[in-house]
Amino acid sequence: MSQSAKPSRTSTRSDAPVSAASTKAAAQRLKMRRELASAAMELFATKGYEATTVDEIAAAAGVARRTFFRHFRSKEEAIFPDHDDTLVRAEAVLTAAPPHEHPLDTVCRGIKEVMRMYAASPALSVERYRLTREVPALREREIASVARYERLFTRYLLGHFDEREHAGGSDDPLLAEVAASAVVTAHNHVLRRWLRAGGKGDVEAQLDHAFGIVRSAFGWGFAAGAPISSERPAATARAGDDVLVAVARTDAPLNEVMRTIQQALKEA
Amino acid sequence: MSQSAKPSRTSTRSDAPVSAASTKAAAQRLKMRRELASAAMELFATKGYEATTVDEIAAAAGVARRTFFRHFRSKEEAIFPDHDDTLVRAEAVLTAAPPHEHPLDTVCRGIKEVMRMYAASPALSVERYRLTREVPALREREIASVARYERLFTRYLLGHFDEREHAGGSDDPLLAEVAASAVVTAHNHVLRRWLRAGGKGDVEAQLDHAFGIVRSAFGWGFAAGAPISSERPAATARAGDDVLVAVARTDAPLNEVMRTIQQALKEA
DNA sequence: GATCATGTGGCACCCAGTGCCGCAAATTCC
DNA sequence: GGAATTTGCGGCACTGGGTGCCACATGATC
Repeated sequence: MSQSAKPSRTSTRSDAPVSAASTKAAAQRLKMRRELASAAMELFATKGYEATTVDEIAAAAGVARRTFFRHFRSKEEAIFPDHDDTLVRAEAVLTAAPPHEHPLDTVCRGIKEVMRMYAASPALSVERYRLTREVPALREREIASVARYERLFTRYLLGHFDEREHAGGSDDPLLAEVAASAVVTAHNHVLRRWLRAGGKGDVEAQLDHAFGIVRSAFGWGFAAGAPISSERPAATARAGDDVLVAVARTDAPLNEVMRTIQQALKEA
Repeated sequence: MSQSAKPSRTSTRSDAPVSAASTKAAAQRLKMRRELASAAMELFATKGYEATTVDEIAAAAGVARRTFFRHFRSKEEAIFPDHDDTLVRAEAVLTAAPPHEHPLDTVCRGIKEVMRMYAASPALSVERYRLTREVPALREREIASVARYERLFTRYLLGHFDEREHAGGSDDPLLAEVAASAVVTAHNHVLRRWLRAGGKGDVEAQLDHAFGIVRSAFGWGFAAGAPISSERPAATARAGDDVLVAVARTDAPLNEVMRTIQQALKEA
């Protein structure tokens, strides 16, 4: 009716994550959230995702249907309860990055937070993976979640390119987006392979290896240096254990190209 | 029609796309689909996506609510009515690719089908872009659509890598996925920039330019050659107009590295 | 002890999406 | 040409996700 007096009752899911994080109430809230997520996964695993209603989840957790939706924005969120927090943590990694670190390495560390989130509970992740493969809605949901990380990384790279090798070219936004997508794709690939294998093995090591592959197929072995220019017409970088990559302007003096390569080989 | 028994009343959205494609009935069906999509966009644009009910769309098109769902699987599909067809066309591009074409170039031509789909009606695409930016559900929907193209391309690349430069290394699946993602990301970037600019300008040219950028930042200038190995420890490729990229094993004889680079420079 | 905030249960409600039935027009078969 | 069959549509009824609102209980605050 009249919105005259009371904003008192208006806030749904107000500012739970912020402030007063260590209150007893917040702990209760977290516990309830875990309870619900656990009950949901249990039911999804046994009778399928679509065949499980929110009523049943709530009942299994001993609460009312309405309470479920106070803790999860949707039924889907109950199966991916950690993406929001992980996104925040990934962002924290970016903002706390040491100033000398290459942005692409920072981003790699950022996505590692996601990997760790999955690796923290392999059995759960594997079961969830099984569900996402056969329920289109969940698949799309996960794709959307991953896209959020990718956007975060793209923004970060875009804001940290100019300070370094890139001269702020008009193609920077494109490169930032492609680079972010490459990192995220490598992560997804390793993650899915690990999940298909049942969650066994050292994912983080596999992830680092994949980053190495991408780094060598991609061009950012040249990361630490300045751009190729008339003043610095040649540069080299390692791309894996056995391969050296050299980049040079075609008008570079040949002896300088040689010198650069020899220098790099000597350090090998 | 082989099956003697009758599933007569059971098929919803049965096999519309297949067979009998040029029937008068199929034309009617297509017309109705366009009618509904048009009515939907009209309403979405004027009163917003979420504020528009399927009832209203159907009423605006002069049909019943139930009919809407006979033509679209969901309310969201009415705003992206062409993705299904475009996916089929993109797949057709892949399967009809000339055998000598590099798979990555094929994939670039494949995603161009998507770009053309948007470019075919700029005003509509721009308006739809405006909606997708402010309605989360539509944004996720579009992301999911794009992911379908990416999966298609990944599969294609994976199946066409071994025949060429790659020796079927265990990292091929990763590289295929990253490459597909790079192409798709470049497409998305150019598309969004074009949409933000109001749909003015030659998108296809911009897309080709972006492919060039990705191609040079990425490594597939080495595409035409064989892999770096003990037998062929050094290789070069052009990366843009002024830059030459050389790759060599660290145990490569230095004179051979030199010879390879000199050869490439001579051809420049 | 009164006050206020917060979490919860319990409704009523909206709307997307589905199954089913009946009907009418179109198509096919005899 | 007329009967049988198919096909598309209207019109239900129903399920289930998600929201708004109110009442109530608990717990913290002054």
